[in-house]
Order: sequence, then structure tokens, then C-alpha cells
Amino acid sequence: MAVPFSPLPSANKPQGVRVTPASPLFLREDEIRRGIELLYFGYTAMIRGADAILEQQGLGRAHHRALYFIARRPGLSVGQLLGLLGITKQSLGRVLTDLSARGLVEQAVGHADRRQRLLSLTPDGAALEARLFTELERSMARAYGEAGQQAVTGFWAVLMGLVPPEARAEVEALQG
Amino acid sequence: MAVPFSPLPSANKPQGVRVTPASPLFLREDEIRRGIELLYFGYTAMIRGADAILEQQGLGRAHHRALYFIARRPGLSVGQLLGLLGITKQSLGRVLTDLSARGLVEQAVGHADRRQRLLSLTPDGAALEARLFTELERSMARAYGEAGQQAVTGFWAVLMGLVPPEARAEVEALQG
DNA sequence: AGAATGGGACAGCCATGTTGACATATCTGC
DNA sequence: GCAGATATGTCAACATGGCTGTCCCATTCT
Repeated sequence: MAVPFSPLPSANKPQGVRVTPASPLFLREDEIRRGIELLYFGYTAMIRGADAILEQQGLGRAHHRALYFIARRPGLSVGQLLGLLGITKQSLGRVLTDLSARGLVEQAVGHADRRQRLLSLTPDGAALEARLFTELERSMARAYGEAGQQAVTGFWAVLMGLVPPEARAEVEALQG
Repeated sequence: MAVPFSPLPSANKPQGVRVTPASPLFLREDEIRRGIELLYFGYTAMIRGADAILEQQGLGRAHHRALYFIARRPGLSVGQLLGLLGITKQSLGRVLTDLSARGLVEQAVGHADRRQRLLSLTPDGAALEARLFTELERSMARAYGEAGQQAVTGFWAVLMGLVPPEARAEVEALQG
């Protein structure tokens, strides 16, 4: 995947973003609220980038989430995807029906367990997911680059801390 | 506001969370995807905590967001809230009508400009917002505590980097 | 006075979440 | 091999919370 900086920003020094560092009393209400707000605005800013592409395809964010995870773990089962998204069978069913009807997602019968339907992207689906990913990547790479390598580690650590401990293994597994 | 740790965790050492640090090639696709996924799971984990309280009140997440920002900036105008939420007048109108009808939000005529409606929470509204905030705080404080002070600074820096530069001033202003 | 602005309200549409019930195919344990 | 559990799909119905378009009123600005 293309690295959208050439040359790479020097890895350890924050570039454009200056944030006031967390104080030693970083559990005060103000600093908690700062985190809540930045998480809200940062999250919405990141996903908003893909909306134009989705709209032009007549798809929504729910379709994007499904495409994303199928791209990330090709061959995952419907049940696994359900677990990742945390929605109901019906909600996901509509989305998968749409994506199959448009020829973006394929289903294969499970090898070990023939009840399972293993999901993967068709070439068209993969192409669309790549376009969508490029949008997310643009935001995220800029933020990483501006903040610096060390900040990225902290970013990951706090976010992983937000995930309930029971659910962390699943997130890690996705990234193995 | 109660700090839910006593004593405070030592401020500089990550406690419970171990994340593999970002590599010097931290703009590779894998590390971008890791950020996207952690942002998604972290964000949803944080807000999910308040859902039970909202449901028991017959309110939704849209109501929560409005309550949150009115609590954060009492006396803000409808237009300012509209700008923060990034939704349309109609969508916000429904929410504000609900909240006013339940006696959670009050509107006062603007002092400088009498066309404006300045929003604030009633005592009941403030009490509900405090309960909701406590839920978010619980997640966030745990994550901060596990990750450590330095990680929190990095967390902020990356998130601020995700916000488009034109919008950063508004986020900062909220937190001034 | 006339235009622009802040806010409210109508009707209606769409995406995406929910519950509950039920059907089918397949697997697992006894 | 049969009984029960599991994976998936599907139907109907409903709620939330976005959206558009239009119109209106009060107020402010020029």
C-alpha cells in the first residue's frame, strides 16, 4: 500500500500538531472530557472521508463496515462478522444481501463446518474496499505523521484500554 | 468530580495495557488498519456504557450528545450546537423538543441578539448528564490509568491530527 | 424599508438499528 | 441413528435519527 509521504516524516518528532500534554493529574474531569471530545470528533472526521464514495455507490456506512472486516479477514464466517460488528442477524442480513446482489461479496460453504458461510470480496468488492480504505488511510496517515511514532503508541494504548478486557483478545486477533 | 482511582496510578508508567509499540515504519497499511480498528472499537466501547441509562429514560444517543455539549458549554446557542453536532436543524429540533418537553433543557432569549436561543440544563438535566458522564468517565479514566500520562498525550495528538485543520480551533475552543 | 439571519415547524423519505418467531441444514453427543 | 444444539436465513413490524424541501416568524443589519 502506498505510503503517502515521501520522504517519510522523521519518525519521532511531532510535526504539525501541538497538543498541550496531559498533566500529572490527567484523570481530572477536564482531561477526561478532552478525551471524550477528541475521540468523538476524531472518529467522525475519519469516517466522514469515505461518505462521498459510499453515496455515489448507493451504499451506507453499514455496508462499509462489513466490507472493511471482510477485506481484513477474508473467509470469516457470518457469525464472526456478527460478533465484530455487534449488531443483530437481521441488520447484517440486509447488508450482506445488498452486497451479494451487487456482486461485491461472495459466500462459500464452510470446509470444516458446512453450515457456515465464509465471506470474501469479489474483485469488484476488493476494488471498492480499496478506494474506501484509501480515504481512511489518508486521514489516519496524516494524523500519524503529524503526531509522530511515539504518539501513535500512546494512541493505541489508550484505545485498547477503552476496550473491555474480555474483548481485547478479539481485537488483537483481528490484527494478528 | 470523583477521581475513580485512589491512590492515583503512577502517572508515567503504563499499567495494565501492553500494546506493541508503533514501528519506525508506522505508516504501513497494517499500522493504519490497527488505528482504524482500535478507534472504531474504542469509540463504540466508550459510548456503549451510557446506553442502559439512556434506554431507561427513553432517550437515545442523539439526546445524549446534545446534553453533553450543553453541559460543556452552558448558554451556547442553537446554531453553535448545530455546528458542533454537524447535523441539520430538523434533526436537532426533534431532540431539543424532546429534551425541553421533559424539563431537561431550558432556552433563554439571547442577550446580545434576541433572535438566539441560549441553551442550558435544568437541575434535572444536569443530574442526568452527570450520570451519563460518569459512565463515559469510568471507561476513559480506566483507559487513561492503564495507559499512563504519556500515552494520553499521544492519544490526544493523533486524534487532533484526525480533525481537519480548519475545524481544530473549534475543538480547542470547546476545551478552553 | 428591505434583506439577511436565527430559529421553529410542517411533511415525508431513507438507512440502520431492534425484537420475535420460524425454517433449514448441519453437526455433535449419546 | 436420533435428539438436540448450532449456523444461517427470512418474515413482519417497529424505533431512532439522519436527510430534503418548504414555509414562517422575530429580529437585526444595511
